[in-house]
Amino acid sequence: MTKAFPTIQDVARVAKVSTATVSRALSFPERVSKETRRVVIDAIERTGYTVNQTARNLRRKQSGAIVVLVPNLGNPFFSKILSGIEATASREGLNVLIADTRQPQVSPRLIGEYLHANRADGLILLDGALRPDLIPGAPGKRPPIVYCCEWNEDNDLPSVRFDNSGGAALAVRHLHDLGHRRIGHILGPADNVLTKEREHGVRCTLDALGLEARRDWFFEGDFSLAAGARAAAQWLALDERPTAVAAANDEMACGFISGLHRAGVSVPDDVSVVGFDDIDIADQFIPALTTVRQPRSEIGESAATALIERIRGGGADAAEMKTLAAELIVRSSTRTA
Amino acid sequence: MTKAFPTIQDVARVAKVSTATVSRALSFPERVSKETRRVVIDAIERTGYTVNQTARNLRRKQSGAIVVLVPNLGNPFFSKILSGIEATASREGLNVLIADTRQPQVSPRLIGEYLHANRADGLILLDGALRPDLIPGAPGKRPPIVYCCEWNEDNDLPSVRFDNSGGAALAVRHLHDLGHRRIGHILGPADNVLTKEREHGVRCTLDALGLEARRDWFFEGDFSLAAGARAAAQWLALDERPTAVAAANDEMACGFISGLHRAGVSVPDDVSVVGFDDIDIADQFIPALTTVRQPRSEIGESAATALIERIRGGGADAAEMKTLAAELIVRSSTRTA
DNA sequence: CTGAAAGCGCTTACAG
DNA sequence: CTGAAAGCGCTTACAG
Repeated sequence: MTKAFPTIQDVARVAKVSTATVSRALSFPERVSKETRRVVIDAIERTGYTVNQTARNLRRKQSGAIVVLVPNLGNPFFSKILSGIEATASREGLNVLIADTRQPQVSPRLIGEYLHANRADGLILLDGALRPDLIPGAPGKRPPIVYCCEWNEDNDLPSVRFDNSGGAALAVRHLHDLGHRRIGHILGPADNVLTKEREHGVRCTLDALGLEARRDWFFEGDFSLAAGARAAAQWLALDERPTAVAAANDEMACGFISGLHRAGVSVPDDVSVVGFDDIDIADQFIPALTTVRQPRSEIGESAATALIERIRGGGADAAEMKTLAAELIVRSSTRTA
Repeated sequence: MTKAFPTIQDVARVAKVSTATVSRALSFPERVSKETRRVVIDAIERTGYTVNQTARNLRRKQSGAIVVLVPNLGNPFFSKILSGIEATASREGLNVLIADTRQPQVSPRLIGEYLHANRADGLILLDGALRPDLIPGAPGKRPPIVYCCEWNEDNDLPSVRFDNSGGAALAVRHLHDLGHRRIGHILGPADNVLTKEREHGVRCTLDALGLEARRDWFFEGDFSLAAGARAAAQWLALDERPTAVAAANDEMACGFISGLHRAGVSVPDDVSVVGFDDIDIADQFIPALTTVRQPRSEIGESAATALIERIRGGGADAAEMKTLAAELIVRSSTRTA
C-alpha cells in the first residue's frame, strides 16, 4: 500500500486531543463530550482520515470480513446466492471474500488458514464436499461456519437449505395430477447431497403414488445443459418411454427439451418436463418451464444472517438447521397425459 | 477472532530461535541456514502455526487482497467475469473481496475507504458508472485501478474491454450476408457504454452497407429477458417490420424470440435474430442462438493480470487499454432472407 | 470525560 | 547467518 494516508495521529494532532480520544469518538461517540466530538469530526474531515482497518483488526482480533467458498463462481446458481449473502453482509458492515473451491489453491489447509490468519470472522460454505471439521485445531476456537444450500452428512455444522425432497415431491405430484403414470427423473451429479435429496423425494413420491421407479427412467446427469441433452438421447433410445420427466435442475430440463426438440419431439405435447430452481431463463424458455422455485437470494441472506448472529453472539457453534420451503411454478412445459 | 492461535513467538520458542529468524525462514528461506530452516519448519508443524495476515499486512502496508466492484452479482454475465478474476488472483496468492455497487453502502466515499483502509491493494471495476478519479486524495498515492468490460469516458483509467462495436458489426454483416436488408436492433440500457458501442457498431455497419437505420427498428431495452419480450411486442405492432434483428445481448435475444414464439411468429423462419455474449443457454435455446461470443472468463483473467502487474510493478498508473476481439458463432436463429 | 501506556503479531533495517 | 529492537496504526483497560 502506498504511504502517507493520514493516521489517527494526524487527526489527534489537528484536534489537539489524544489518539485515545479520537478512537473513542469514532467507536463510542457517547463516551466523549459533545464539544470533543465536534472537534474530532472536524479534524477527520480536514485530514481526510479513514480508519486503517488492518490496524484496527489486529488490535481487536477480528477481521470484519466473512469468506464464502463457492464450488463454481461462474455458475449462475451460486452467483444468485452470493448476491444475497453480499447484500446482507454489506448491510452489516462486513466485507465478503470469495474463493472458488475448484481452484487447487483452496485446499482444506488453506481454508484453515483463512480462519487462523485472521482473514475472516466466519465462513459460509456453498460446497457440501468441504469438511472444515477436519481442519486441525480445536473447534472451540474456530470462527463460526455455516453451510448454505449444500451440507455434509458427516458433520453436524449448522446449515441453511431448501426442502429438496419436498420440492421433488411437488414436481412428481404435479405430473401425477396431470395424469402421468410413467415418470422419469434426470439426476444431478453423483455424490452430491442435493442429487440424493431430490432423487429421494422423487422415489418416495413415486412409491407413495404406487408408481414404478424404473431404473432406465432415471437418467444420470451433472446439472449441466449438456447432461440434459444426453438424457434426451437416452430417452429417445428407450423402448418404453416415460411420458413425463422431472429434472433435478432447470439447466438439465432445458438441455433435455432442446435435445428432444432437435429430434422432432415436442414438449409438452409428447413429453412433459419439470425443472428445479426457476432460473432466470425459465419463463422465457420455449416452452416456458414448469419448475420448482427456490428463492436463491433469500437463502443467501438467510445464511449470512445465521452466520452473523453466530459471529456477534460469539456463542456456541450449536448444530442447527434451517429449511426453506420450495414452491411449484406451473408454466407450459407440462400438460395432461 | 478467537484467541489462542499460535503466534510467531510460539514458533520461535519451540524452535529456539528469534522471531526474526522465523519470519525470515518464511519470507526469505534462502537467507537462513539449511539447518535453521529445518528446525523452523519443524516448529511450525508442531505448533500448527499459520501467519496472521492482519499483522503482516499492517507491517508491510499491503493487504494481499483486491476488491472487485460488481453492478449486479446475481447477473451471470458478471459472475463469469468474476470467476476469471478470482482464478487469476488466487493463483497469485491474492484474496478477492467483492461488493455489489447497487448496495447503497457502496458510495464513492466507501470506495475510497476500501483503498485508504488498507483493505485492498487494487481495484477492479465492472461498473463504468463508477468514478474513482473523483475520490478525494492524490491519485499518486492511490492503489491501481482497472476497469473491466465497461469503462468511463470521463477519465482515462486503464481498462480491459471487448471490441463491442466490432462485434456488433460482425452481427450485422452476417445478417446482410444472408440477404437481409431490413435490419433492426434491440438496445441495452441507456447511458451504458456497452449500449453505445454496440449501437454504434450497428449504425456504422448499416451505413457502410447502404442500409437504412430506421428509428422504429431500434428498440429500447435494458439487457433483460423482459426487455426482449417487450421488443417483440413492438415488432409485432409494426407496419413495416425488419426481417432480422441484432440484440445487444443474449438475454434480450431470447426474450425477443420467446415473445415472438408466443405470438406464433417463428425464428428463424419469419425473422432472424442474433444475440451478443454467448451465454451458457445460447446453444441449447430453441432455436440455438446465433451470437457474438465474448470470452468472459478470459476478460476477467486479463483484467486481474493487468491489475496485478500494476500492483507488483508499483509503477505508474498509466492509462492503457486492452481490447479483446469478439467472434461470431453461427447457429440456428438466423437464416437466409 | 480524557490521556499515558501497553500491546495486537508481525517485519525489517541495523549490528554483529 | 542471526538477534535485539523499533514500529506499523490502532484500541483499551487503567488512572485520574
